Amino acid sequence: MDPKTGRLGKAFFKRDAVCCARELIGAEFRWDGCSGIVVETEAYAEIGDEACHTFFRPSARRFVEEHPAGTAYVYLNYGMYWLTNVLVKNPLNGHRGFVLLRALQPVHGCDVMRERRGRDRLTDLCSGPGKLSMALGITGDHHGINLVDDETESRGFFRSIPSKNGPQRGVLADRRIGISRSQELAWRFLADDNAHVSVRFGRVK
DNA sequence: AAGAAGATCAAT
DNA sequence: TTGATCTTCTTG
Repeated sequence: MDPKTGRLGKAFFKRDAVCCARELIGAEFRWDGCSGIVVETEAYAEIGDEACHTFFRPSARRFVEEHPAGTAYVYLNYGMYWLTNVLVKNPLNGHRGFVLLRALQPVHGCDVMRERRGRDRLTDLCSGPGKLSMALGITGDHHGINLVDDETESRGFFRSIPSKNGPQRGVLADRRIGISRSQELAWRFLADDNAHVSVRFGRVK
């Protein structure tokens, strides 16, 4: 983290997906003129996780191979919605994977996001991975973009929010949403009692 | 060439 | 609960 700007650098994503996913809760994600507090994420691991794209998509394995930690992995789901991930790579133990951004509590650019979403209520803007990408205007055009550049004009990046109460608390772990394999892994992370999450804790089918 | 599955969402 | 919608990958 850059102490001056609070921006999370490449080092943050040179760790295991579960750590990154858990610790992103409470950080701010900025994209163009919009931003929000990350309130829900999921971790996916290249190895030992059958729900990860690397398990059944050669193209995903190639992506992991060819890009550095902190790169955006954006793909179209169900033919309709773009989902936004961050590539993580731990050079120490060889672990690689993704963090799926699932929900934000909107902070900046709410009116732009309302327009893009066609919804008024704040809780309808970014309360799901497809909604979040739509609200921010993230599409397949941004697949492969770097989210940890130090350049000031970079389009998207994370900022840690200084908390006077010490490390982030109230982060719950739950099973991931919408997957059919490796369902037993509790790799979804969400802010406790936050109105902007996609699915409440414990409501997973 | 054709089929199936899929990290979703909104309307019914 | 269902329909919309399309890319990637597998099979024939």
